[in-house]
Amino acid sequence: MTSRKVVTFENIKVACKNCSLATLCLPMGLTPDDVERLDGIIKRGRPYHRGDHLYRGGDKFHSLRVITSGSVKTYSPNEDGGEQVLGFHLPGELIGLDAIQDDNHTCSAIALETTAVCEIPFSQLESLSCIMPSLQHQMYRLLSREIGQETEMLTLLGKKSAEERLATFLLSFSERFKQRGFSASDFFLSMSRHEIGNYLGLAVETVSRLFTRFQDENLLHVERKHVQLLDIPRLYDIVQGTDSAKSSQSRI
Amino acid sequence: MTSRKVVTFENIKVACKNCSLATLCLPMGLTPDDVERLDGIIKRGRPYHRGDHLYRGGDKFHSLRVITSGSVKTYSPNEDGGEQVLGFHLPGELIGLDAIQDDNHTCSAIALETTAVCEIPFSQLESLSCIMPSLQHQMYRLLSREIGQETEMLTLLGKKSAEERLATFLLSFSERFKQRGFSASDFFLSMSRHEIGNYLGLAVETVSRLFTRFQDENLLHVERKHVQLLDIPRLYDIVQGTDSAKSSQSRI
DNA sequence: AGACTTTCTTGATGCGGATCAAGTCATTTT
DNA sequence: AAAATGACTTGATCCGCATCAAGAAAGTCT
Repeated sequence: MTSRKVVTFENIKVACKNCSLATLCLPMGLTPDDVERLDGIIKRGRPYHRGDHLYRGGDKFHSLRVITSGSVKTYSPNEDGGEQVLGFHLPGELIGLDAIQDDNHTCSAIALETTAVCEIPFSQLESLSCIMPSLQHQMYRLLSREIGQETEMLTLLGKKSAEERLATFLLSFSERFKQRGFSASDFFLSMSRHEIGNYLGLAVETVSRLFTRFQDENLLHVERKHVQLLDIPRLYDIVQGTDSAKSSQSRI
Repeated sequence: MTSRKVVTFENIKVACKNCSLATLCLPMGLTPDDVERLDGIIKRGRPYHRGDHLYRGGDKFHSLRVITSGSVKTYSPNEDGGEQVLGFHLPGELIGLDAIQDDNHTCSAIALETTAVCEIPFSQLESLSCIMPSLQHQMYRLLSREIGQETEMLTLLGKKSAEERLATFLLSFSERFKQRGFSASDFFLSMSRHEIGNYLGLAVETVSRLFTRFQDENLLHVERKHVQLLDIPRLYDIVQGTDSAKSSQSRI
């Protein structure tokens, strides 16, 4: 009859081939055999709690990490005590790519809530990618994608108004939650207003005011960390800067 | 006697092993044999003139490019007609990394002056890096470095004042010219004030005023595109935001 | 539960840098 | 050489967002 092997919950979860995130993650596009081989080098540790560091700037780099549940903030401490928030990362996202450069982490990563990660020892990943061209290709694509995403942030910070920035931010989460099978219009943000502001190059107060304003304009409903997007198309209009949305408001 | 083979100027120039940029470029850290193999896939075309596009956003991606002389601006056209300048690239710098992602260029690259480049067909580079671990490693490092540099720009655009931005910009060129064997304190900028402003998230007028102010404060001498840095340490102070420089000015 | 702390919101004010408007200088055209 | 064009500078004004200040709400500690 069926195999005697006991398949515990852990056994199921702890393998790329059974992971619901596989289509977003490193194994994306690999053959089952290749996924198996990749799986062989991945380490899964105990979860982190809110406020725990996954790594800090200056730490020796040995592993890339993929978030499997929870969320993570990456930031780079700058000379004068402050910090620049570099990103908020959701399950399936790979972090630590900036550290390959010189074998040291240049920024820090901290759990925003209870968070589980897969660790991928980089030297092993590198060896593996030498004998698995599809993995190598995937790595190049992921690194390139990271560059493309940062490029978009450059435009955001260089050219967009506060309103456009927050709308972009919200829609980014909307899209990413949707990709992961969650609601695109109803979600919880795990970071503080302060962290949102820091990330977007805005003061906390501005972020708070914008949430209020967006709510007044029936673009969304917000209560602390709980956000419900009520008019996603108009949020996209705002992102574009083509403020037809605004005029339709003000012509009351 | 010496070989009968005639070594023309072109023959000398057109090979990584004879290229003075090799230590800044892809071959960095490779063995002579490996450099030779890499050299085998590199294509060198006729130079571009000021205003020529190396590629445009949307173009099919096939090659990475290294500037060998001259300079290049990369930018991403944004929806509403404007553009975001993403970078200015000097000899030895590799561009096009953002296009690996989905085989299409997401941004455009245009020559700021007469410019020569090496083209590296990416599919060949990929194959080669499968059999040359050191090349693969180098590629990972370069991609990671690109991410790190964009990260720094995020901090610049998110947190720094106009003054800090321009000082950072100038010192970046100073360092890069120095690396390339040119003066760190006396150089020509190949881009317009408008392009500098766009890159730094500032209006042209602000850039112009800052040049004037820096000159008044004896930080530099500027005449159109010709810049002479007169007080590099104080420019570094400005970058830090630790404005001891400023106080020493104002306490006259 | 009550005190304390932190986060968020809201209002008032101020400033840095954008925008608008001319004018100057350099380069190209004819 | 004069005229046209584009790049840069300089001044005046304005506005978006930061900063300052205070209160409200939520979370934490004892």
